[in-house]
Amino acid sequence: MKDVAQKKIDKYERILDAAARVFAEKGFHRARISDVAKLAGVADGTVYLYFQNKDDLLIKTFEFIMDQVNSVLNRIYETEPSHEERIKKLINAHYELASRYPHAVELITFELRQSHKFMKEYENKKFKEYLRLIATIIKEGQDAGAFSKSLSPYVASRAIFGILNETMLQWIASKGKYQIEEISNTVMKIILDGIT
Amino acid sequence: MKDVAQKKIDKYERILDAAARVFAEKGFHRARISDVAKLAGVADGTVYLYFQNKDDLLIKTFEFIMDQVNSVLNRIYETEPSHEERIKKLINAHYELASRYPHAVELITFELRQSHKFMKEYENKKFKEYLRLIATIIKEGQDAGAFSKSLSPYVASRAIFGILNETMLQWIASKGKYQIEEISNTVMKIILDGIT
Amino acid sequence: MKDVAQKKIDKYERILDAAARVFAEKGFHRARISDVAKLAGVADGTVYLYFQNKDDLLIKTFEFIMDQVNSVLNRIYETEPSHEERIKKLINAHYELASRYPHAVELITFELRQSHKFMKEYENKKFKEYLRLIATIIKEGQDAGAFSKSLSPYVASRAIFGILNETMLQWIASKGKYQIEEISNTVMKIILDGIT
Amino acid sequence: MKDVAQKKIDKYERILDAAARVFAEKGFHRARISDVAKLAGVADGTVYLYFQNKDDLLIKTFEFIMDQVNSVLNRIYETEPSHEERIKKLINAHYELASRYPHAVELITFELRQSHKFMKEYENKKFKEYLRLIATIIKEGQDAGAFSKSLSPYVASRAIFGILNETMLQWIASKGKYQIEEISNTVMKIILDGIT
DNA sequence: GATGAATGAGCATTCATTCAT
DNA sequence: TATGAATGAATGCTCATTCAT
Repeated sequence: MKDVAQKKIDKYERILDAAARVFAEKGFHRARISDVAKLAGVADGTVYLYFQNKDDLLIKTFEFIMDQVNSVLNRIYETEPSHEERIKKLINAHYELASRYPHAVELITFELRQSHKFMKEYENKKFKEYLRLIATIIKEGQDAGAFSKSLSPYVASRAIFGILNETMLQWIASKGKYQIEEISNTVMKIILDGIT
Repeated sequence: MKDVAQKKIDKYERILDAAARVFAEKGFHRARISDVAKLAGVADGTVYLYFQNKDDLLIKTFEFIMDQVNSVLNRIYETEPSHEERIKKLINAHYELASRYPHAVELITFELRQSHKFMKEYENKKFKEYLRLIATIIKEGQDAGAFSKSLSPYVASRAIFGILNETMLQWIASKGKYQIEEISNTVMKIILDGIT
Repeated sequence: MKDVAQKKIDKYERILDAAARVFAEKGFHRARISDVAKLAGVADGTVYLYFQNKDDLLIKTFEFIMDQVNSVLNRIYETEPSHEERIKKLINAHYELASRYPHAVELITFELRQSHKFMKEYENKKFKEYLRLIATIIKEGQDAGAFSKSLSPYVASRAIFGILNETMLQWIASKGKYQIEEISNTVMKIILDGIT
Repeated sequence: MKDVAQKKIDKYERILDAAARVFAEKGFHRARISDVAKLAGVADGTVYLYFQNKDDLLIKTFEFIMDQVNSVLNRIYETEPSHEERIKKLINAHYELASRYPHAVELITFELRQSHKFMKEYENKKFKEYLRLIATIIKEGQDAGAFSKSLSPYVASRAIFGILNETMLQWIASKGKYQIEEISNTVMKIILDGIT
């Protein structure tokens, strides 16, 4: 029974993983379900045993990625008491994830936000959760006197996401031309000096 | 004769303007050429007298917008000698443009960058020009001792674009919930403190 | 202008005619839009310039046929004063139509009524109109003392439709084995003796 | 052993019964094997242990129904010596069956005859047997001088089936609006006066 | 130049059928 | 026997693009 259940999970995640790659590479609209299925090593119809439709697959793929990101941020928040260190670790965690899952970064940037336009009902809870986590870190830093009180935490969280997302893309697109340290140092400085 | 030439330009720009709105509203793939044509008040076929195909229309629309942005930045660069003031004006100019052409911001964020995926040959000169301009302002500020020398100007230009783009989206999406000043102040502080 | 308008009508009717044949031959579900388009000599997409979708095409095809049938019955009703003669002419008109448009008979029998199951909103006005016409003829005959007053006109109209429809199918399926007169005589006797 | 054999028959008939309901309700093409399986309380694959494929299931379902109808008609033929009474009982038996198995009537009307179109080889022996039985009753009545000799028995049998089938549908569709007696009386009169 | 009717390639999705368990 | 997860063929419909007028 365990094997069977495991197999099912494997297939589910294999499809999610394939979807993340294909969507990131071709873009949601140009990606064909048959591409995803082929990369996952299943038949086209099998995708529909695990996901309702193409939109659902996109959403689930995004949420799968965001869950992992949020889980990393949560751990930093819970284990690191220093406000400044939290920010540093948060930044580093982003670049680390970007180097391991570059297609996930592209997916988050382009596809998910795009989907707002044609999925009115989709609320994007995971992204809100992500922003809320960063805002919380900032707010606690402000209360402790570590960060400037003149900042709006929620605006700052968006700004930080904007910086990180854009520079991760820059790094991915550069394919080695930029050193991760060069980007990381500049970003670290802007954010830390910017909020303290 | 002049009237006729003018008419032609009008139609060209009318289509560009319609395209910017439709692409921003529906997203490139969900936007139909017939939507653009209808909004521009021309026949479907007429679009093809001015643009090679749908991809070309997207590129030209993007470049039309970027030309205007770059022209504004250029004027700031040429008329404002203070390095810090240049940054302040640059930030303000972005929010001003965003409030006047919100659909242009969405278009730049989502559609154009996406197009990379399916338009390998497209170089995106205008966006590079935009980044180069910001990098130049930073570099000159560094040389003059106004900005921190430890920053990579090109990375910083991406970071600034990331902050501005993301917070413009936040402001557009909030539809009045956020005051432009709240966003602007926080962003201004992060960027200025971050780079000086 | 007239030529253009005419061409459009031609194409519309050409598609209707092709649809009637293909639907009758293969059945609605097994008929492919491309079959209809090919037989009509147009592209697949052209069908959708004239009809909303496959269901709509079925409905319009049925209504096109029923309009012609109802128009024939109406003319009989209006020009023939004898109640008994009306019935005779009505019967003959059916067989005549069946011999000219056998696929129309099959379409009416199988496809249209089937469509009830998946087109809940479809009211089938034309078929009701057809039955109402026959019921009127019977009722007027009853009032004039020509037909038995013990019959329910509306039930009798359904019964007459049932007889005619079934024997038309028998004749079409027999492909010449049955003489039209053999069928026609038996039916004429049953209906006339049955209602008088 | 008997229990096991019985169970098998039970399952076979349970699937047939489920198929009759599902086909009648949704139509053959819109009915899914999984619908039938679920209603019968078996797995999808189990259906294929008892029937070759979906077409075979439709045929077997039809034949199951027709066997029961033919068996009723046979009993009437064998136990009732009066020619006129045979017709009356035959008519009544139809309405009785219709009230008990309305879905069977719909199935016979629409689905089975449709299947001709895509099952060229299917001969429909049971329906022929049904018509032959009615034709025999008519013929014997003619020979005995009870029914008009000018009728073609086989045409008359089709006519009678047409009347009954159509009015049964009328009654089923009306869902109580029509009294079974109103329909039955009119039909009885038409058929009896029509053939005698 | 301008039109818009016509074209037809392209793809998401369904579901009958199979087969390893 | 019985299961139901997996398969993959099949098709309605959309819309970018063309071209006769």
